[in-house]
Amino acid sequence: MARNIAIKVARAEKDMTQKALAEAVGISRQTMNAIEQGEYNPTIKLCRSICRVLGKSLDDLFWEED
Amino acid sequence: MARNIAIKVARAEKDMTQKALAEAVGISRQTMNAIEQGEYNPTIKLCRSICRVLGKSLDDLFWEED
DNA sequence: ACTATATGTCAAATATATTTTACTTTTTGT
DNA sequence: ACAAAAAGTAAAATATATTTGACATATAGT
Repeated sequence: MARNIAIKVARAEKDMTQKALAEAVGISRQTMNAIEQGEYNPTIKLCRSICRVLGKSLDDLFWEED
Repeated sequence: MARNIAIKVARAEKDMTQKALAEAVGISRQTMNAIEQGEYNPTIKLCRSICRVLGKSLDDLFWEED
């Protein structure tokens, strides 16, 4: 899986730390980090949560070509 | 979770059965059915797979308000 | 250089998505 | 009405997402 740079950017736009975003969506900091690193695939429910907090769409943050 | 009517419609547009869609994305028929019934949340990877087969976006098939 | 905060990473434990098998109910076609 | 295919549902087993705790590295401020 590819690193998720879109989340990192959206997080920067909101001036949020990984920890802050993790807390806002109710997951651990390590999981948030792993998602950005592209180490495993979150559930759609979690993806929606992240989108809502960051004000982005699923396609913005989680689409991948191929 | 709400029933996913969008998948059902997109599937109808492609004239695909739950079984056919399940096979196309490499999951069991029961899992596909459960996803449409909204019984649990698939992983984003699986969502992307379903989107590709049905020619729809993540926002088309998996976004939910609130 | 020093301290604090943010990020990256790993291993073991836990929660939950997914499979498998099996059975029931709906729908569709003849 | 009948048969066949499609869809719905459930329980037990398996795969994998996620947590927890702990430690290492990087980055920013003084």
